[in-house]
Amino acid sequence: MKVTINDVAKLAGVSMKTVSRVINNEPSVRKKTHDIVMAAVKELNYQPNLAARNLAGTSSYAIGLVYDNPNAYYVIDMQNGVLSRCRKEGYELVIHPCSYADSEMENELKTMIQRSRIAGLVLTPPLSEQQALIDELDSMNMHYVRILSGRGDDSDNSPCIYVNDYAAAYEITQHLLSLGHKNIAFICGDEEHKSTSERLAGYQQALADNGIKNREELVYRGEYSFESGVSGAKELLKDNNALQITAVMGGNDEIAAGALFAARLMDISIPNELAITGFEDSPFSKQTWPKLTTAHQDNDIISQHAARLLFSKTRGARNQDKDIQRIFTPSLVVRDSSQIQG
Amino acid sequence: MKVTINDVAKLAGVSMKTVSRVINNEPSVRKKTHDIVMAAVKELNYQPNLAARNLAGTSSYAIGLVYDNPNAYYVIDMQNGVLSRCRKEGYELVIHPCSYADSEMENELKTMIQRSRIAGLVLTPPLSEQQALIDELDSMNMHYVRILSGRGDDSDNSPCIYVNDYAAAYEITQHLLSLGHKNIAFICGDEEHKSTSERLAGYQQALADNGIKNREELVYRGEYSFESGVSGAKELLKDNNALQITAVMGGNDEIAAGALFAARLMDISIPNELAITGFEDSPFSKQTWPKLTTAHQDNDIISQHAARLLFSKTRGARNQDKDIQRIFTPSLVVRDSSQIQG
DNA sequence: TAATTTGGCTCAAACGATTACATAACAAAG
DNA sequence: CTTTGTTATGTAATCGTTTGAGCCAAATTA
Repeated sequence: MKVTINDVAKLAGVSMKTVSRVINNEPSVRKKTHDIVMAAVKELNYQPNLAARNLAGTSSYAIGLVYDNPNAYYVIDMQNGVLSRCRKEGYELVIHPCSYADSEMENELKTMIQRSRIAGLVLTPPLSEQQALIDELDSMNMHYVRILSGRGDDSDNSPCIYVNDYAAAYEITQHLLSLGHKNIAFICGDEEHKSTSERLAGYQQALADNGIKNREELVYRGEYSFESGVSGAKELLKDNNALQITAVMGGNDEIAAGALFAARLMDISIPNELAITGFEDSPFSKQTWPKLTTAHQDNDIISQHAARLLFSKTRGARNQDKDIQRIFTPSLVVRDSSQIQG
Repeated sequence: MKVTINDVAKLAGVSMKTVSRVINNEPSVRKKTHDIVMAAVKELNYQPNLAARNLAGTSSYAIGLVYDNPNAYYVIDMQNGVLSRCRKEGYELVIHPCSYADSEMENELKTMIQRSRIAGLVLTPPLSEQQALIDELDSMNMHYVRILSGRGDDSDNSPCIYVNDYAAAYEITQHLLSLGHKNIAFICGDEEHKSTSERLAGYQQALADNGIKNREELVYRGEYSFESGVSGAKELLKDNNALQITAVMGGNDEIAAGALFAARLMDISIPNELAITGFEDSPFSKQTWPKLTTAHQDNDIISQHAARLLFSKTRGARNQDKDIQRIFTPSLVVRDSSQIQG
C-alpha cells in the first residue's frame, strides 16, 4: 500500500541514500543510476512522505500564506497562485487567515510556524506592511516574501513584490482627465493600508501634473467596503452645486460599486452625469451596471512570483540577490462606468 | 529555542510517554500528574511537532478540503469554517482545489493524500456528488465527510451534511406565489450539480401544491454564472407577451445578478415589472440594485459541522453512528428584488 | 492471605525520510 | 604502478513523536 524510499531502493538495486539524492536533484549521481531510480519511482508510484522529510530535514517542505483580507476573490487568487507553485516544487501550503487587529495574532502565527515547521511565509497586505511583524520574523530568522503596495525601495533588501498602485491611480486619473473631467473626487480605503496612500498620491500627482489644484474636500476618507462607497458618494454628491464633481474614483471596486449604488439612489445617471472608477478588477466589476472601469491587477501571477521568490530563498542559495524585488503595475481597463462604449 | 516532549517530561519529572498521554487526553493518568505535566507544557510553551506526530502516529493530524467551485465566497467560507475547527483540535488543513473535469484529478488527489498522509477529507459539491470518486475513497478506506444538496438518504450511512435546497426553493417559490405571481420562470445552474435538480424540484413542487401547472418553457437550462443569468433572462423575456412572466428565480445569486443586468438592458423595472430572486446569499447580493431576495445558507456553520463530524470519525470511535447525517435548510431572505420594501 | 486484575507509568522500537561521515570506484598525474 | 583527487555510492545516527510491550504497586477477588 504505502511505498517508502526503501522499496524504491530495493527495486532499483541501490541504497536509499542514492534514491534520496535522485529525488532531491543532488549532484554526483550517474545518469544511468538516475534513470534506473526514476524508473523504479515511477513503477511504484512513490511519493516521498512529507512528514518524514520535514522531520528529518533542516528546512521543511511547507510554506505559509498569511492574510487578513476581506476580499474573497483576492484571497482565492493568492492561494491558487502560491498553490500552483507549491505543487510544482513538492511543497505543502498552510493557509493562515488572521486578524491583524487581534492582539493574539502574532502568537498564533508563531505557534503555527512552530507546529508546522514552516520554511517560509508569503505575506499579503495589510500584514506585509506591519513593521512590528516583520521585525518579529527577522528576529526569528524566518524567511518571508512580502507583497505590498509601493514603487520599490532601494534601501530595503528584503524580498518584496511591489504593486505599483501609484502608477495605476495616476493612469486612471489621466484617463478621466483626458475625458474632460476637472473635478474628480476620490473615496479612500482604509487609512492604515499603504495602498490607500499610494493610490491617493497617484491621483494627486496626476492632477498636479495637469495643473489642477488638489482640493481636500474632494477626498473622502473611508474604508475598503461597499458601505463606505455608498456613504462616501452620498456625502460627496449631496450638494454638488458647490463642488461640481463629474467623476468619482473609488479606492477599490467595492467602493466603486457602493458609489454606483448611491448614484442610483440619488438618481444620477452613470456615466452620463457622473463617471465612476474602481480598482483591482474584481470579478464583480464586470457584473455591475454599468460595468466598472478599473485597474487590473494580476494577482495570480503576482502570487506565483512571490512563491517562486520564497523558494529561491529557502533552498538553493544561487542568484538570490538578483531579482529580489519586482514591481507589478496594474493596468487600466476601460469599461462603461467612465465612458459610453462604442 | 525549540521545545520537545522530552524537555517537558524532564521538567515535569515524568517519562515522555506520560506527557504524550496528557497531550492526547488518553486515560490512565492521575489528575495530579496531569496537572504537573500541563503546567510544564505551559511554562515551556510546548507545541507538539506536527511532522513527528504524523510520522509516528497511525492517523495523521491533517485533513484535506477538496473543492471545485468557482464561487470565491463559498470557498472562503468553507475554508474558514473548517480551519476554525482544525485550530481547536490541533489539526492542519490542506486545501485542494481541483477541476473535476480534469482526468488527472483523481490521481492528483491520491498523490496529495499519500504525500500528506491525510486523516480525512471534507468534500464539497459538485465533487461530493461524484460516485466514482466516493467509490475510490471507499476502496482506499479513506475517511470523508460530504457536503451535498439533498434531503437526507436513509439508505446511505456515510457521513453527510445535506443542504436542503429543495425546501429553500420551495420557500422562495411560495414567497413569490404569495405576492401574486403566477408565471414564475426558473434559470437553472449546471445540469450536473445536484443542487440544480433539487432547487428545480422545490420550485416545481411549490407550483404543483398551489395548483399551478409547470410549464417547461419557463425553465431555462444554464449554468451557475452571471453570463448564464444574462442570456437566460434575455431568452425568457425576449417575447414576454406570450409567456407573461412576472418573476424569475435564479439558480443562484450570480444568475440572479445576471438576470438583473439583463432586465436593465431590456429596460424592465425591478421589482415593479419583474421580481427576481437568487440563492445562497453571497455578499454581493446586498450590493446589487435592487438588493436580491435570496436564500441564506450558513456555509461557515455547515463547514464547521463537517469538520467536527470528520474528527469524530477519525479519532475516538464513540457515538459515531448518531448524528452522522444532518440537514441544513437555507432560509428565505426577502430584500428589494422581489417586492418593494416598506 | 495469596492470587489476580487494574491503574499508572517507563522503556525501547518504530515511523520514513535527511544528514554527516565513511568508503568504493575511477580517472589523471607523478 | 602508486599517489592524489574527484565522483559516485553506502552506512549509521538523527529528527520528535506514537506505539506496544512490560513493570510495579495498589486495588480487587477468591
